[in-house]
Amino acid sequence: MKKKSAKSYHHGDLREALVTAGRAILEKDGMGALTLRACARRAGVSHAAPQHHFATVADLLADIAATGFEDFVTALDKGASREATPAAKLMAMGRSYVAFAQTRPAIYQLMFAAPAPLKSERLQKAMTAAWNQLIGGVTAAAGPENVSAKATLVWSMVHGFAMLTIVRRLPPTVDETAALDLMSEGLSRAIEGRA
Amino acid sequence: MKKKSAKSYHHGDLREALVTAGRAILEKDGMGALTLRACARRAGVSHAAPQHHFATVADLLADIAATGFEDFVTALDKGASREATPAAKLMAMGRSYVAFAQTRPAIYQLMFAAPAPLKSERLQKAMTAAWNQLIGGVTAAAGPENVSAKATLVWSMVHGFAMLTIVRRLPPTVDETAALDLMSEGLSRAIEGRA
DNA sequence: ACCTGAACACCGTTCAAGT
DNA sequence: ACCTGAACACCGTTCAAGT
Repeated sequence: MKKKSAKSYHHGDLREALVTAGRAILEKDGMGALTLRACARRAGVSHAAPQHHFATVADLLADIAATGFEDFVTALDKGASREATPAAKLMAMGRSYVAFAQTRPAIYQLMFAAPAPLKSERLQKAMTAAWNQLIGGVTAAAGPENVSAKATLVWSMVHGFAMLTIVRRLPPTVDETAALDLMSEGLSRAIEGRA
Repeated sequence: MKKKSAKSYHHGDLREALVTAGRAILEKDGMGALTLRACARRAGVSHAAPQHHFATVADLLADIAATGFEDFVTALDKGASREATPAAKLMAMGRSYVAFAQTRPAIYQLMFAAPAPLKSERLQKAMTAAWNQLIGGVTAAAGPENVSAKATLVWSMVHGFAMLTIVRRLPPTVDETAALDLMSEGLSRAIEGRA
């Protein structure tokens, strides 16, 4: 587990270890199992130790969410890079987005769960990176006019679909694949110039 | 507080009283304050009393969420009824949807928070009612072909936008009003026959 | 049938004390 | 500077006992 200073009283890099522990817990047992004490246990320290690195649980969760956004940007980049045209790239980003959320629902929910301002620097930075990536895709596909509103619309569609499927708030009768196909075209159509 | 049998050992209608208490707590202090024990306190019973009416907290939360969906359907109906054409009705539903979520963010989040199957009958019924209302609006505006995929797309847009604004996951620079306007037209455009 | 009170195993946070 | 252990006020759930 611990690479260096295994038997030392001090951990060395507890802050990062707690984030890593949190990610593992999330992947393995979901949001319900993600507690401060569980992270401390997994990192091999007392439950009071995290206090020196994160003032409150929310701060730890914010940094875990930040790593989610970091992975997220990577996944979307990878998806877009496989396509040639701007419209195809945007559609691929949308599909990668939904795939990420459906493959790793726990961390995705954490990323969008907290209603608090979440002043974590790492989170703010990662969220900005994700937004800029989206802005880039939308600009390439639909031009620079009114980008932020268009990007908001695109994000809304894709986030809403991902969330509704994850939390199972759609009737079991809906064909999710068909809906995803419709959304993929709707993505470009919604932000194109008027017909 | 208690209308009948105020001094009786038995409550009379504790089940409904707990739901009412939960709604009040949610409205007043948000999701973080909504606990089983808080509901019991507000209803004037011991924290063990709810067990006889709800097997687990999740069941109580499900019924509280159900009342949210019930209010929700009413609000959307009211919004749609003010407009004449099917397209205008659909747009009005969308705006009422977002207004509901932004006015009562706590209960809205509860309605879409839980990832569990939530086998509450009341919740299932209320969710079905909401879905049917949406199906009706979409059918009137865009015809009966492929309705469930179209309805899914509409719900995704509107839910995604509501959620992103509530949890503040959009950069502060975006003009939410402009984005909402773009979405309102995008709503019909996304489900219209191809251009 | 419905409710209480005590108990159990959790949780986040605080703080003196250790290294 | 960083960590521990005990303490505090919470939480959901269980269960014998009361009415």
